[in-house]
Amino acid sequence: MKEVRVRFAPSPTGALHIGGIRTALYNFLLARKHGGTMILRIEDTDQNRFVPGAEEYILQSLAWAGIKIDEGVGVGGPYAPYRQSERKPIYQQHVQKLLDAGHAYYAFDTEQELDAMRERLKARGGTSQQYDGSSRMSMKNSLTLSANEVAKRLADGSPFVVRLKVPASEEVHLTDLIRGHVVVNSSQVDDKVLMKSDGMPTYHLANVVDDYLMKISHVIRGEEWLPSAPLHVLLYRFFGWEKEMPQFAHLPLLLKPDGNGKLSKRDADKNGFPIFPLNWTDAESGQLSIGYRETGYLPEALINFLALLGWNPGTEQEIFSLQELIEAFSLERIGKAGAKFDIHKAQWFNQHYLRHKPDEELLNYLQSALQQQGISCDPNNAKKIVNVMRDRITFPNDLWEGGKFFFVAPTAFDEQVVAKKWNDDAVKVMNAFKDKISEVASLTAEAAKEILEAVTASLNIKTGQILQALRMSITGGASGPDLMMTLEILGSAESARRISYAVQTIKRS
RNA sequence: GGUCCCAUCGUCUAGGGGUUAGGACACCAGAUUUUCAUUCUGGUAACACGGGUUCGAUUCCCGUUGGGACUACCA
Repeated sequence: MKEVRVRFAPSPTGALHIGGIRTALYNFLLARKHGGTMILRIEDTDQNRFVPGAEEYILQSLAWAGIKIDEGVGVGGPYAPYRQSERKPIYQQHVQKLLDAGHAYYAFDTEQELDAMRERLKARGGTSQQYDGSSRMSMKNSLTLSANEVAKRLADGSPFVVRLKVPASEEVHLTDLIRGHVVVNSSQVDDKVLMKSDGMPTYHLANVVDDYLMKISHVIRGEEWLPSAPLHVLLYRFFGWEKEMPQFAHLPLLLKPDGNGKLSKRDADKNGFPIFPLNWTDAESGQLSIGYRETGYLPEALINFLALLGWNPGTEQEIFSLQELIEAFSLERIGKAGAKFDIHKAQWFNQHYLRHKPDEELLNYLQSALQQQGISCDPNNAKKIVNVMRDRITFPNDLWEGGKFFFVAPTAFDEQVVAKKWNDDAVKVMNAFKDKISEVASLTAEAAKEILEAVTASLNIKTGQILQALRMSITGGASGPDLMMTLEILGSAESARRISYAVQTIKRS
């Protein structure tokens, strides 16, 4: 195989979509697998849709995800510039070649004239309303206008675009690494605009020219590009680059979790999960979208999840480090069908990776959450809390959310438990237990258990009957980490205080 | 509408002419933890349909249906 050079080529029109991260990941994986080069190219040829900060956002998102860029925007390289807006002369030069060879032509039609054409063709009942071989001769372009007229228009600065002159009817073949052989008749391809009236190239031109000049070996992109791939093949042919044409791999789409269709921000919002890797504030609406990072997803979890959405190793392995992904990855094992996005699986991966973090990291998560709350915590206790909480968390912040009661005494109590378990027996045990533990200076989980058993035995009450009530009086809730350990962490004085409060406050049913 | 792409449990998927159609998530149940969660064990659950080809198709071919993408001077 020739040197692998792949590119991720987003346009800076807003935050990077989660699907973009997956596309970038697959590119990156292929590059690393073959010791190739991962290139970041910014496709900012649409000046109207340019969003300030979007490029920086893309860079930060990729960095957070662990997708390293070898060459391109942000790092430079031998084929700079990598921002298409800075490559204007290159496209102009290339489009001129097409013009000279008769593969492209100038078109002067106004927007209104284009609309009129579509209406006209629609009225005629044709199957297509395209600017193509069947309609181009009735339009205002360098094919229909006299040479003088064309020269005059160009000279006086009339707006124009350059269109590709697509052959009337010939089969365009391409081999997609994922989909196999695809054939489209050129009659189905329209005379796409190559150069816009503002002098900027369209995606089609820029992408082909750049991929060629940057010696891209594989074009890995979303399936939404498949319909225009024949057009790109035609461009390679007309430029005389067909031999150097990159291989194509059109990835299956990420689909919405319910129903069908491309995954969109709307779906994500509706289902309450992030669509962007990092927080993003929309400049126009001022609306903040919470990112994966800020929600508490670990990059390794997100990457593992995304990698398996459309690709699989053919083994039963599910957990992959980035290094393992690189080793196992191959384009051949990418599926053809779209993959529905299931956030549950992402959560499962996150839970998995979080639980396997070393103590210190979890400790850091807890400490920084506490700091935000202005709460200080004995390091020894913090360690115990982390240990007791580690199997119950999906996101780092669950350490704080789920363990809040360690730091803040409950003021309200779970109503169901009150209704079901808070009875005379329970109160009897609470009172006795509270008195007994108050006598102990430093309460251990074992001691707490012994005391509780002794108390219930003496009162002739089953421990299991009042455990829920005890938990509730200590934490306010119906569930939580090991209760005896909770008592140890809280200490005898605080535990006794909470039980007293509960006994005084809760109305007996 | 036209062009192209796609089709195995609810979801992600493995598999492949003869299999008890495998795994994971989710879900449910049991065990254990005198609670909840964890953990463990088990369970429910799929080859869209119709024609071929074949001794035999879920697998190969064709069609139907369903879904999706594209159809801009956006990428």
